[in-house]
Amino acid sequence: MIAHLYGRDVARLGVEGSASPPPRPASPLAGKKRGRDSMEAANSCDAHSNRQKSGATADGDYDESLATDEGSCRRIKVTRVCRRIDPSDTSLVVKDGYQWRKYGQKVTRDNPSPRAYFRCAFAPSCPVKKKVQRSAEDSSVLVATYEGEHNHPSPSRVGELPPTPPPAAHNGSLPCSISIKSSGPTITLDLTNNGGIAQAAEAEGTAAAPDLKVMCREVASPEFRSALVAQMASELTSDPKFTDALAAAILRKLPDY
DNA sequence: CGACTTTGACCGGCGC
DNA sequence: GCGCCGGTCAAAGTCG
Repeated sequence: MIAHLYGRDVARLGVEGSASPPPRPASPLAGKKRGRDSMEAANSCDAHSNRQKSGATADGDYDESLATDEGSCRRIKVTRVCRRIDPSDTSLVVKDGYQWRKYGQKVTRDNPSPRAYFRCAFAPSCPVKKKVQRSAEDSSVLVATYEGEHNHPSPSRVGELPPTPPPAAHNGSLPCSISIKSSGPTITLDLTNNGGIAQAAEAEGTAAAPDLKVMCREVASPEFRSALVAQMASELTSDPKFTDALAAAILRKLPDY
């Protein structure tokens, strides 16, 4: 609503010179995208990175580089989250506690299923965008890509969600990704593969070829480690098998009564 | 009646 | 220079 009206109003201002208010701009230059530039500096970069990515990821794998362009776009945080859903569920909805407004849907070349585009509807100025698309490999997996960071708290801090900034980390049956930003590049660990074996998934800011040195430096950073520990602790403690095993181990160490 | 979703058209960038 | 493609806009439609 809010973001929607914002864009519409800007467009109106942009065509104020036109003689009549046609349902569609009479001339293509009437400027649908007028006024988008200001809020869109980041997006054009997304398009670039996405195109680069699409060329390389026809299989829709998660570990492909999500690099944004060097320079002006490097500070945009990109987080990818996978959720397993009911294959019969056609709604491209990933619940993460935030309110999203859908502003577009598109069928992309590398994936027959449509991609939905969402903006954060909770705060008009929130720059976060979300793209949701089914995995090309497994239609029961939704891949949500978050771009940017919320500049407001989560509207619903209750219940199922992880409270930490990358929205939606482990709500689905695929326990998911962790994303940390420190001074620019983002590294995401995708924990979805092989039962939790961490895998360096993406290194932002390193174009098509991930820079392993940068990745290693990020992984070694204290903030990354603490977040990783928190994430893993959360994952492990929520696993009944783990808690059982932990309880058994503790009991073994206790003296018998 | 307002809020939200759908959907066709448009734009800009990139590759050839 | 042209065409392709992803991303976005905004009118129309739908829902509560």
